[in-house]
Amino acid sequence: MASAEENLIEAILGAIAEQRLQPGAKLGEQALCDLFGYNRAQVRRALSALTAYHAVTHIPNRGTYVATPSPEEARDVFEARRAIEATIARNAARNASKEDIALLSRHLEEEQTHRHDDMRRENIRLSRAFHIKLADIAGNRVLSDYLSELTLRTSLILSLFGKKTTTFCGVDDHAAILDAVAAREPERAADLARSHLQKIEAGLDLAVRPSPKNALANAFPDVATPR
Amino acid sequence: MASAEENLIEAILGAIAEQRLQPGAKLGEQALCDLFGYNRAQVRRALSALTAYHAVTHIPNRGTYVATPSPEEARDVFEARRAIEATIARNAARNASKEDIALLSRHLEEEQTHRHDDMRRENIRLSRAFHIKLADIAGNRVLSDYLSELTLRTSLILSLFGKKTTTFCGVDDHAAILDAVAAREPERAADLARSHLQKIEAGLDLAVRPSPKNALANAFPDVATPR
DNA sequence: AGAACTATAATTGTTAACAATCCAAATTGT
DNA sequence: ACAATTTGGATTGTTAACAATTATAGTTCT
Repeated sequence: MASAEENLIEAILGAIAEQRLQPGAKLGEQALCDLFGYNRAQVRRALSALTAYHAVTHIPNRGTYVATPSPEEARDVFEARRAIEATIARNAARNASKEDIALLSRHLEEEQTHRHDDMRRENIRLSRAFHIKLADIAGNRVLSDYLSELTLRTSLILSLFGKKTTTFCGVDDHAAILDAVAAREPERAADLARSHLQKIEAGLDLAVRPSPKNALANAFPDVATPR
Repeated sequence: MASAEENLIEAILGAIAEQRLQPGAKLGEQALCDLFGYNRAQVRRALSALTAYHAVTHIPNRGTYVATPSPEEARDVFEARRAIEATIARNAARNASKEDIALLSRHLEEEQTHRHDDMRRENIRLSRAFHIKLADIAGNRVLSDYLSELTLRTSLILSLFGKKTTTFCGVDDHAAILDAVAAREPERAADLARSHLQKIEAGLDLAVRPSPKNALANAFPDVATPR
């Protein structure tokens, strides 16, 4: 029931979030039309929306590419996340219903199940989902919209600057935050959220590296390509 | 040198920020074409970008209208601003150069000059500019982009829910923040920013009221309408 | 008079052809 | 061989006509 734009946006955002699309990958208009079976106007609008979302970069007469955050942008994104997620964690600890906490608990169990997989994609998806669910519980739409954008940019940042040795989002950190939320301790939850993000940022290697590209088709192996 | 889209976006954002365009005002495509002398595709793209910016609301097959924030959205916006501007004020106090502080001082003098004017527009513009300049000094692009959007939404909120009796952004509050920044006291600056915003929010009357509309042409009395 | 219906006008949405720009390979000259 | 240039193809950008939807006003009927 979703419109063409929404489908496209979701598909591309998902591919970026799970790092099937890497920074710098070209998103050609015709290529997307062929892949998804939409016309160029629809593709164009979707790309325009994704540009506003800072997920892709549009270069006039050149095309649009998956965004390639700079080290400075990485720093700014993490600082913004600390400011926003501290408030989110605080409010979540205040507002969470028993059902909310139960939901988070179950989510965490799933995270722990996959903890030793090197199923990179699934891990990334679950980790991001934890942050977003917490934002939903906090109940501030403005903040959760911003966080959604920032977690996506974080995916790109990790893909560029994440050291391969370190595990990204510690499951234990998430467990500690949930504990503070369940105990209704807003300030502790906020502090834990901040330090969680600080730990992730500390695990980055901001020395510049070449931006790898990725074929578009590989990122969407399962798309129904009508006609 | 700016493109058509950018001109349109700036013009409409400015009109909303200065409350020449009120919440609920219809932004007809043909009307904007006639006013600014751009073609419909350009107008359409600009409106699409403004939608992503939460400045306008697009209703399929109906048109786009200046956004009309709900009371809940107003609360969320102010909470988000507190989270973001506390960090901004803190960083501004850390990073500000002497030139930055001098610039802010001169800006504040100008605000004080207009303090007793009921030149609503100029007051609003200057007040918003103070917050944005502070964000620039803080040096986090992500946060200043978000703040730019949030101050615009605040303009709409004040236009809908602001009591006519109270003065909106206290010049004294701005002076106090500048003082803390100049004294290099990050935590005090952050606290002052938070309480400043709390004061403004406390001055709102969130009881619902009819959303007044405004003629489009009135909002752009000075547009050159080529041909 | 008021409600329901109909026809017309106005507005938004879509499409496809055309124009402009950029890229890459082939060609030419030193 | 290497550098500069040209040319053909591919990609993005623009335009205008057409289709679909919604709003308006007028008409009819109870």
